[in-house]
Amino acid sequence: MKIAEPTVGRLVQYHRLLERLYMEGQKVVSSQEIGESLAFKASQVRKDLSYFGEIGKRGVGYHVEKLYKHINEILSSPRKWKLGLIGVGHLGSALLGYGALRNDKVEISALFDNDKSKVGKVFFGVECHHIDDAAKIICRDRIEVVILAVPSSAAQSCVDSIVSSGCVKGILNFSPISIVTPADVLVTSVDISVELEKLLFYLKEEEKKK
Amino acid sequence: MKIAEPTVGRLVQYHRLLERLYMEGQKVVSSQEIGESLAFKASQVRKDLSYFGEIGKRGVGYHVEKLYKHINEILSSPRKWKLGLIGVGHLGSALLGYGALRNDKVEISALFDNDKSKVGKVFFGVECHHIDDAAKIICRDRIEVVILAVPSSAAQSCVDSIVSSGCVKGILNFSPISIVTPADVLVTSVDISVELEKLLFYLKEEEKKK
DNA sequence: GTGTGTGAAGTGGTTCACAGCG
DNA sequence: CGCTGTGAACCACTTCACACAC
Repeated sequence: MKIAEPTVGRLVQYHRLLERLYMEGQKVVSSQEIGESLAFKASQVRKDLSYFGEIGKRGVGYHVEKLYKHINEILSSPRKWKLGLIGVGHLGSALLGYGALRNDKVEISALFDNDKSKVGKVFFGVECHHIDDAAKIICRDRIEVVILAVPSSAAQSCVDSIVSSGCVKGILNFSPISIVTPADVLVTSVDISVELEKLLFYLKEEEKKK
Repeated sequence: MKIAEPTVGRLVQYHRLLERLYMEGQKVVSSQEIGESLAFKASQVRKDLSYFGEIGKRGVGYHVEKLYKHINEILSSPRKWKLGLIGVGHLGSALLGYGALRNDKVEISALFDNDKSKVGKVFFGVECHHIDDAAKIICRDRIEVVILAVPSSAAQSCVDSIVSSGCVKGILNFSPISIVTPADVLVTSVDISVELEKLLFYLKEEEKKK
């Protein structure tokens, strides 16, 4: 069955919450309680969880450990994904140092940058290569996922060269531009300036109301 | 009229594209062409643009300069927003150095961190204060928008203290946790690890298909 | 009684299809 | 004739409401 994107996003959040509840020793949790913690409707939580079979107990709630492990299974990876990070500037190094990538599902195997002063250096234990060698190294090291943190002017040409390697299956794009890829390469984009602009737009709208 | 969130996001992207086309000297553009550049359907582009009156010419397309200035107007701010950034770690400093905040709609006025070794120092021309002084300084400097780039364990208490100042109208949250705020404080969240997990989930699904 | 699971209804956003204007 | 503007159809996701299991 196809699981909708918003549902997957919420599953990740349930997973996080349950991990915490589990650590705290809580045994049982209701859809109501999950909803309040994460600002979702209880009915939404139940619907999301029901996609994967009857996991809760009527009149009781969900068993924290069981549900945690269940969602863990749903989100689990067949193996550790090898990641490449292109662009070791401010944002790229932030991502490197950031918790999001210190995760047992992924492993950063290589860095790439066009700045020759960075090439050959090691950042957070990972070596930086020149961007021109990206396709070659991605193939050699069996890298399947690429995080793109380069300026918009460089984004598309980076994409073209790594896609040409034929090894890349997914791209997490942080460049403020929409990139084009063959249909078999999945792309998720995080556009920070769009998010900021959206917030500012609605702030302005709020102000106009008054 | 209420403009839907996805529409606002696309407007920001139209704006960027038109700026480029305008610089390049292109005079006219069709919904078709905009759609191809940004990977949206032409009908979607036309619907989005039609919310703001008849701005295109039938049989011709949209006048680049006119449309650019029109969208500029829609997205314009009543004034420069003053921003505070909480959390001058990897991600926070990346955001500081990053282009998204070098924008004539916003101005970073203050930084906050709980690390005493950072307090009193200046980063990218902006002084860092202790987080405990945040509410006070936010009021004093009339800061209305706060960017939150702290670990999830600290997020909610930061939110509570800055919201208590009564001056904050919007929060751009980068912490991997959902925060609760009074209804009159707008929140936009960018959850990098959720985005990564979503990508990995769909990569796994793709693999299962084969 | 309590809280889940779920069909059905509702809501919001996208896409179609074509009338209408340049 | 070409491309926009737009009501209507469509689709996807959310919420409701209640039967059902504990």
